[in-house]
Amino acid sequence: MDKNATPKWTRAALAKEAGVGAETLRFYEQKGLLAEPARNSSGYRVYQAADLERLKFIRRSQELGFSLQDIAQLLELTGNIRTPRKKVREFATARLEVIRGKIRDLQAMERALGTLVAGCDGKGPLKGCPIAEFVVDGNANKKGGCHE
Amino acid sequence: MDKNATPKWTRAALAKEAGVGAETLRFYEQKGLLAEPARNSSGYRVYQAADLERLKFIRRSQELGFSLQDIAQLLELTGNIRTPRKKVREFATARLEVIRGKIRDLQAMERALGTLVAGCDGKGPLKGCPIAEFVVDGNANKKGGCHE
DNA sequence: GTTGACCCTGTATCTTGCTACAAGGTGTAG
DNA sequence: CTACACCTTGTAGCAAGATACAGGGTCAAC
Repeated sequence: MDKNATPKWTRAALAKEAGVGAETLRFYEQKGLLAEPARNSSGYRVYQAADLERLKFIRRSQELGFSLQDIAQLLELTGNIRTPRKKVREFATARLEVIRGKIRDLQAMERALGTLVAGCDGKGPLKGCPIAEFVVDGNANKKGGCHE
Repeated sequence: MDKNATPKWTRAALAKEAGVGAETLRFYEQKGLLAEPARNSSGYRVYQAADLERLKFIRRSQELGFSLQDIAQLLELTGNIRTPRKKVREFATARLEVIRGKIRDLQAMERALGTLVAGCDGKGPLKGCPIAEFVVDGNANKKGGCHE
């Protein structure tokens, strides 16, 4: 096995790999989301595997509705940085609550949309509209109302 | 029972109830996310229960990473409007895929953070850091590295 | 009948998260 | 040795989603 098999990327290469714009890398670096990468002799940034992982994490977290600030905090606490253990636990626990709430909401949405698809296919009057199902306090049940 | 028990709100009252700014209601109205409400004799907006539900739906959808445009589309298709059945099914089905992907990602995050909390509490070396776990292709496993 | 809290409209400004220059250096292919 | 595609920096601009302000009307309380 090659000892130095760690892949390296230039800015554009990493950007392409991660599915982001090249300028975005510099932007994330400025914001502290991406560590300042090593440089080659002429000052070019040299990225490696860990940066790609971080980028993927960032992108997917964003799609889940977390702000860059949220993500930075998460990354800072959970990264290799030695943060007070208590702080990590507190933050992680709080974050877990948020995440579980999001999962619940998404599952409600999933159920509702599933019903919508099934209901509209099966042509009976739609039982619950997504909004009615999603907003849990079910006083939104106007009867009937399937799509023509 | 009172026949006209339907609650009504002014702009500020509804905003407070839904946990948004009062100006936001006007903004959403402009964007077509909120229907134009009834007006009283002096032109004041009069909101009712359905608007509150819609607002809650909007806010929670946003927290799940959907854009206002996404949400508008969802609301339009699933609302009382008679949309071609085929379109509803298509959109809902596509949306279901997105939603299920989000659920999967959140569950991965949940697992990872759960491990973090448990691992950091139990003081053994942390098995998987959230990023390592979250970015599924598990080549991010630097050994050790729990927070002091 | 005036004070203060709300409402109206229209428009301007702010934050977040990019995205696009401009002005120049580097590196490899022909 | 000259294109050409990439890299560097700094800074400007853009879209989304609010949020604030200006200039005025409404209304309930005191």
